Amino acid sequence: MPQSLTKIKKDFTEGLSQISRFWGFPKGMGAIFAVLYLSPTPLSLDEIVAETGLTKGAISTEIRALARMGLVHRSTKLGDRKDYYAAETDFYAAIKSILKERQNSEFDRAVKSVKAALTAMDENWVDNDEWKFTYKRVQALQEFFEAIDSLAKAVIKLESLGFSNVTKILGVLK
Amino acid sequence: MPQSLTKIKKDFTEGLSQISRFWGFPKGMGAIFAVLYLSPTPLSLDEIVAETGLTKGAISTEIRALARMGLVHRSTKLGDRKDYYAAETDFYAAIKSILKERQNSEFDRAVKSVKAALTAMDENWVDNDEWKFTYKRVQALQEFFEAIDSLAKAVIKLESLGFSNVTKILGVLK
DNA sequence: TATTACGTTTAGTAATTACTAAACATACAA
DNA sequence: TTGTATGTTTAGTAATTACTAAACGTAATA
Repeated sequence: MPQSLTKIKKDFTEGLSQISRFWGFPKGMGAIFAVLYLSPTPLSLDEIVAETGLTKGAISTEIRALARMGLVHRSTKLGDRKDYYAAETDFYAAIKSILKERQNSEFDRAVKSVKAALTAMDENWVDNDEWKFTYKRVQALQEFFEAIDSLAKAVIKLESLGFSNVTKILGVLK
Repeated sequence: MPQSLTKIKKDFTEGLSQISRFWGFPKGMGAIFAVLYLSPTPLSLDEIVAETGLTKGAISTEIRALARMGLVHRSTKLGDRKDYYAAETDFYAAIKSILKERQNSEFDRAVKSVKAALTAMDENWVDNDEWKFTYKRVQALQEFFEAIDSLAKAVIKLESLGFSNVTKILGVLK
């Protein structure tokens, strides 16, 4: 008694929804991606409504976020005014795209505020132990962020982040 | 007119709070870590209450999460029944610890559900195009997750993930 | 110009999450 | 044993976030 494709798709979609939530995105976002990812052809907004049960409004805003991250692509058909959406299937490309997006994010602003704390201290140095201690700690964190940042930038620069590169990294880490 | 240390600490704490939120943790968690990180000595619960303005209850639960991730350490003093908390200052160690924690998480369960979808399809194969298409897609995602997972595992295995290793990785990616 | 077929925005609601205040548990001290 | 100093749990509230329903804008078509 074979499990129906419908059931499998549903389970898969639920799985991605949870993964989405885990990363702090709405679970609906994961569901939208899953539906597109399992569709052989690009889907229109209304088709996504039908598949996910979400409303047009929600999908409209969330799919824009997905597009900004490079996880879905919007296309049109000649003589059809609907938009059609397809999932990005090259996940390595998606990672690059997400990392790029990250650069202008709230996160980066916060990271910069650590850097700012450091320069603020530089500019009006007070020579006591507490001051020195604080400085060192802030500096250490800043350096850590910088390391992470150069990693991210290195990944962005790769033309392709395929399995070969991942394998290389694994090799070095041995 | 030098910026006071208090002001700098406050800014720093706010920065970490935002970073914490960005990663889907409560902002209070970032604040707690920041306060501990900038303290030369371990702090008691009540001292953290004083510094952050949060209540004991909140701190109690959130600091447990931080400890589970290896971002703070609990200690005691002889003849003093308070607990004292200090921030982990080796961020690379913290990353390892967080990755380990992740292994048993909700995330991992979700990832496994993708693998499960795959085996479910294996076990009662239907030989038509839609089925094949779906199988391929699910399989591709599963392989991607596996690549990520081996990376994570490789990092966990390193005795130390210092700057040298990061530099090595950067070298390979050139 | 009016109508239709779409996507977007908006205002409000539901659901979730972070947090508080206070009761509780525990261990030590008197 | 009672009281006191601690950390934890719980029940409820505040704040945030995800989502809906419906109004809106716009461009193509009649």
